[in-house]
Amino acid sequence: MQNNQDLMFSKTCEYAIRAVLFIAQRSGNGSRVGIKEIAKGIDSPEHFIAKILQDLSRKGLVQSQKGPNGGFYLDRASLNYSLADIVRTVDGDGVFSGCGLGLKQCSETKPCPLHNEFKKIREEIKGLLQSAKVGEFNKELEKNLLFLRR
Amino acid sequence: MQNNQDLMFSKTCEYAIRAVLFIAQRSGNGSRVGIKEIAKGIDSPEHFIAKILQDLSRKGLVQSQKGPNGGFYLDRASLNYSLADIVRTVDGDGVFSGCGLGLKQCSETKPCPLHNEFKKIREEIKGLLQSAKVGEFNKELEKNLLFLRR
DNA sequence: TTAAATAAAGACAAAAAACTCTTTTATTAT
DNA sequence: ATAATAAAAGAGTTTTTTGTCTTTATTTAA
Repeated sequence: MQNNQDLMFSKTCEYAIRAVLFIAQRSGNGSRVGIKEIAKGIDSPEHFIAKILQDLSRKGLVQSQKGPNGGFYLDRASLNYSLADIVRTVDGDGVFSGCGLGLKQCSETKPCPLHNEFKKIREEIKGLLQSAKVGEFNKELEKNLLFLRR
Repeated sequence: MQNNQDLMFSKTCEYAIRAVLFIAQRSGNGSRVGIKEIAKGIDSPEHFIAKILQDLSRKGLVQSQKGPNGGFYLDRASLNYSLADIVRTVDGDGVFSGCGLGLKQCSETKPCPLHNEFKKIREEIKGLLQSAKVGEFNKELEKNLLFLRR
């Protein structure tokens, strides 16, 4: 018996972040990236990431276009979204506001044993993700200084 | 579509931590706490937390005794375990060492876009959990300054 | 030495998350 | 108009996590 808890995000959310960063780097000035290329590029199940992107597309975090030469891309607004926006969309805001021990009523007045310590950490995570903009990793990804495949 | 990702730990692990802290506070000098009392005390499903404690017991993180006046308790060694030990036992060490974007091969030489930021945060979490000993919350729990129920 | 109390074990069941397959709809180029 | 290309949608399946129920084994006290 041993759970397999990742750090922080659901698998879905990890794929979402990686996919969006991939699209940010590979699309631009009119060109788009197809779902197959994305799936390969971030090493994720094709139909699964397709679902995720459909959802992000409905919510305006990415743009898409059907038909020949279609695919996914990011408009000006989307490039300005932060990773925190993606996380919130996919996983909700548990990462930013949840109690570390899962207590619904955990608060300043009824703190769990880890309340204050986790508050600090949560704020760091939030700050980090809010300041990380979708478009800011392009150059390093291009130079192979950063990676999106496992 | 929206996942329901908690911060950091699996539910199982949250229950485990709460249960152990509860036992730490309620047992001692020969007295033990029964599974029913624990389940009520931390507001968790009785049979589920029973399973979890069986596992922790096999691994020596808690002690138990069958029969009348039996129940769970902590010996000297167990009181000295840290919350990090519980987390590692239940969830593995993904929280301490995993990549934030789920990349198996993420490392110093092949970093994901969040590698360095997350490394810092992971280390904080690790430090915090390693320095938090199982027995150190007793007084505050007793005074109702801390809570284990949702 | 028996009955009661308790944890341990085993076998399910339900819910959520992760993943797949097939069909439909929109777009473009010919 | 038509065929080709791509995303969108829908309807699954599988795996993992969470939770339940029943039976067994152990201990104690009367």
